Amino acid sequence: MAVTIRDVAKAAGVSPSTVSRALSLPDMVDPATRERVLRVADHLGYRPNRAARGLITGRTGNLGLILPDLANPFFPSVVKGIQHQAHQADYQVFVADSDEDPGAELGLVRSLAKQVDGLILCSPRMRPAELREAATFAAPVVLVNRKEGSIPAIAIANAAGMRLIVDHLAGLGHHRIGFVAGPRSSWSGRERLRGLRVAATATGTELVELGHFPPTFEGGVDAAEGALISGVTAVVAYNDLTAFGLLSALRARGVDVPGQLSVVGIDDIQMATMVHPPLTTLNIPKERTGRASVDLLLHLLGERADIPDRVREMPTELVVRETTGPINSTSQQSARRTPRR
Amino acid sequence: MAVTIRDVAKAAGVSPSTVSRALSLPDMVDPATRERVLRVADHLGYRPNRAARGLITGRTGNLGLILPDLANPFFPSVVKGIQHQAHQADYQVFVADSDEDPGAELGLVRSLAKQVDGLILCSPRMRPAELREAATFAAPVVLVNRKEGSIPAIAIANAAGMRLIVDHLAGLGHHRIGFVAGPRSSWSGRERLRGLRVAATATGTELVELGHFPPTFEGGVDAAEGALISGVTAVVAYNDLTAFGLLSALRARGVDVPGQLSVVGIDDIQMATMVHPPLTTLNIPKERTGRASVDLLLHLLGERADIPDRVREMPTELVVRETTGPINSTSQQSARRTPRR
DNA sequence: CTGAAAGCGCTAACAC
DNA sequence: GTGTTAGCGCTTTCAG
Repeated sequence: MAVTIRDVAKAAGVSPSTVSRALSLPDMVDPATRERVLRVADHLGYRPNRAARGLITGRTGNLGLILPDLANPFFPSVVKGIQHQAHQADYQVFVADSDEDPGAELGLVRSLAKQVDGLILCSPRMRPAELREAATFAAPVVLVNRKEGSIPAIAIANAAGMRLIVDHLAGLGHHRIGFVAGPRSSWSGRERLRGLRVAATATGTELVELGHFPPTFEGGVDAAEGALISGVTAVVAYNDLTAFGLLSALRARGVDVPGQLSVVGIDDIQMATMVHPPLTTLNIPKERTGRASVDLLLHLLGERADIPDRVREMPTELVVRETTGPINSTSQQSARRTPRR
Repeated sequence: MAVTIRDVAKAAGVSPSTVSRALSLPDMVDPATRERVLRVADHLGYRPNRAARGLITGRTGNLGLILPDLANPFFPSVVKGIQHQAHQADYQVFVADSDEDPGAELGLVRSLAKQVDGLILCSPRMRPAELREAATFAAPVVLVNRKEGSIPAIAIANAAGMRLIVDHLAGLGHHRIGFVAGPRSSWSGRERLRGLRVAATATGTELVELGHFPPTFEGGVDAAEGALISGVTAVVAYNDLTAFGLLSALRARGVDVPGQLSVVGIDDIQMATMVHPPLTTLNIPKERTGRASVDLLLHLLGERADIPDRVREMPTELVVRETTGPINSTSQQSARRTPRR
């Protein structure tokens, strides 16, 4: 069996409580004894049993994270930020992937809630009522990439971001801009649509809704046809993965980007710079968002003195690369690269 | 406070032990009582406290997963497989990312070991001695993508895979093949090098070692120059990400792929089909590998009757796409697509 | 088949 | 400052 606090106590010639104190409340014990206890503990290879501690303190030292799809590179980045900050504060994190199934999320919340001190719901797809129910399950909840009532959240400044995109496109001369929306269940998808609408009116451009598609490469592929027949000169994709799918389908049809059609993504995943042409996209500070969500959670748990806002918006930044260009430049542009079919 | 087993007992008019049994050992209790207890429990919204249970059973119901870098798309796929299988068996999983720091791994093992029933070390970078030490920390350990002594493992059939690659390339007429190795700390990197050497001798081709690079896009970019001056006609990259970097740098230099140089990756990450040209690569069944590792772990925990091998190799498959082609076809090929600079 | 009692490893009053 | 006691929520002998 593993070495317990009693073993340490015995070996150090003190009582279990003294060992406990030496470990958790260092200044409640005589420096000399503490020193000795710590040395003995270390020597015996003592590791506190967090479950036992949690049973009495009510703290598990664990955080839970639920997200829609780890295969979307956006999420691993957020996860890295979350883990970094969590480990920093000596928390471990449970990660659970709902596979884009809104129905699965509540179940995951339920099974995680009792084993964690707090829950981070990243881009949750569940309905508002469910979300509020989820926020009810004992452990404090922080939303990432979504807002709902007064539930603490780290959101993205979507409206401002959409404005950056539309301004960029309008500046390039585009008047009709298409939007490939993500899943209907996506809050940020709706937010982005809303932001795009506002920005379009503000800049006097027309926004064409190209429909809802899965937030994947395939979704983008499927959206290409509609984008083409809609007669827009630029299209904004729900996220970078979708933009890649769009780009791939456009290339297959011999459509020159950005000569005939400009494409902009959202997220700025690492791959955006790796593909050719590199993708113009709206950067979201993914790791920072992850870290911020942990900070907020720790604050809620009373581990942080500083008081972050309960709902905070992360800034975005437009990264102009090569998939956007001026309108009406078809002829020169398309001569540069001959389509493969 | 949350509803406990005693609340249920009281409400159902039985003792706590009966409730416990009704939940965990259904057939040790009268069907009628069990039924009633279960209904009451459900009605009260009772959720067992796993930490408390674990304290006595010694089982936490948790699994730990340590991997080098979530940002490499290879890993999220494995994680998905692991989670799927783990949730299936009602286990939750802690995920920890070491950020490619071999030194951090042992620490993660330590901090996770006591809170889990088993540990999956995915592509661990630590040294053999450390690995054996890690396998010593109470919780059973399963290695993924590595073999070490008799530690249970799910490895990849690297030798066979390398043979597939070399055969493909040799069949295309290539005689000098370069290998961009990953980090020195990577076991599979060394395995692959070994396999490549064997395959090269077997097919009468020459293997040129291009040096060690980080297993990232940037690593591939940095490796390009060396590949070019080495005079090889084909290069095998440590993984797909590295292959992408290579491809990107080659394009920037106006080198036609596969006209002047063939490139093959390893992993077959989702992005391999999304880039242009699509990457020829060695498929590794990532989700299956993840699932297999959980199966093995559960077996070790006595939850599985069937006896999987303690060390199992997952098969690979070569997926030929467009970055490999016959040698000496430079002239026709390069006319097809004009480099951008 | 069911209840009473003990105790998993730890911390938190409460004494001393 | 330190030891003693009780008990977190649960399972598991041991009786009945």
